[in-house]
Amino acid sequence: MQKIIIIVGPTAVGKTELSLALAEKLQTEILSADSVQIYKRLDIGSAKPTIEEMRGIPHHLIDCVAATETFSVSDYAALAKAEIARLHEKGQIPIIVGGTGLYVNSLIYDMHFGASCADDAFRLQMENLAKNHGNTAVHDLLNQVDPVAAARIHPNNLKRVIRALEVNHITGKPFADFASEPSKTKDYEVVLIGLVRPRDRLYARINERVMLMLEAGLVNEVKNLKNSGLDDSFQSMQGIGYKEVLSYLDGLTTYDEMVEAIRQGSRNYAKRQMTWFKRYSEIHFIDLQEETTDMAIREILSII
RNA sequence: GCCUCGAUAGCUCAGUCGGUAGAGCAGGGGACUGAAAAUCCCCGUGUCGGUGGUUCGAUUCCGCCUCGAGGCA
Repeated sequence: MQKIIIIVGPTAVGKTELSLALAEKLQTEILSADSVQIYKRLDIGSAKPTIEEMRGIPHHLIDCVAATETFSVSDYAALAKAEIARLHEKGQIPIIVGGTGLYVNSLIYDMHFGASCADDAFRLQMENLAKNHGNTAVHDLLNQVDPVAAARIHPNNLKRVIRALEVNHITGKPFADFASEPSKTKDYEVVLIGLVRPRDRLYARINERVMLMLEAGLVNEVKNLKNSGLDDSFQSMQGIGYKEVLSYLDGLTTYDEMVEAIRQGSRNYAKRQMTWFKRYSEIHFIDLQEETTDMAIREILSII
């Protein structure tokens, strides 16, 4: 069975640097697993590696869709699997790097997305129901058609409740069928690496990186996106760093408030990511505070 | 110098007609199957500024002190 290496870790932990060094060592290519880097023109705020930083190593699953478009895990899984197959054919080990846990799940588990696509009209209808009759009204609806899913999803988690109803609405099957016990993929062998740092060091790095993004011209990047017609209703503009600059540009917050909000959002996000990655039983954690890049590379090479 | 108002959780503040106190944010933990950088759930003991007094009992009432904000000179 052929291998894939997946490198995960919270935002600003140092995934990019390590993955580049590893790709050079293994003479292979990098696939991103990041729900914001997938967008074109979202460069600085998504911490996308620049052409110079890539050092000639081919990167994929970056700049795949326009900032105006929607994108989903299912789209990601299809694109990523094609790239993995392509590299395996060439006899190379793909390195997948990213912080979007759900995207990583779509590669290490067999997840069937099937025919249950999105239905915007239905979502809107359900959102209105919630607005007028409360979240429990929507949850009650789910409980009627799919009590298993209803028991698993908190009534206040409106997005999830609606999604479960949507699946039922489109496919006629309960959501629980799709969400049954995930089984690990048999398509390839997954080597999962989790990068960590002490919490306080990570938070300091996040604060630093937000400053660097602003110096690199984050506000201008968002201004250009805004001028081309994007606002906070677009999926791409929900990314951390984008929504905050947008509300600054709209005069809703001061510059200092914006900076603090980006830092805050990034810290909260990092914590959620760590919670997600802790769940992987097969993950090998590497503490970058204690190990140099070379040591970390050597450790990874000894695992694969 | 005088007067007024404030001082309560890491921060912003609420509250206790006297029976030792609770929200938001931060922080911590968790969930996660076509929006996932999204969305959601759980977790609140802190000399209630200091010090005397009244009281069975004071963070709460009174005096003084310290610090802060404003006003009058």
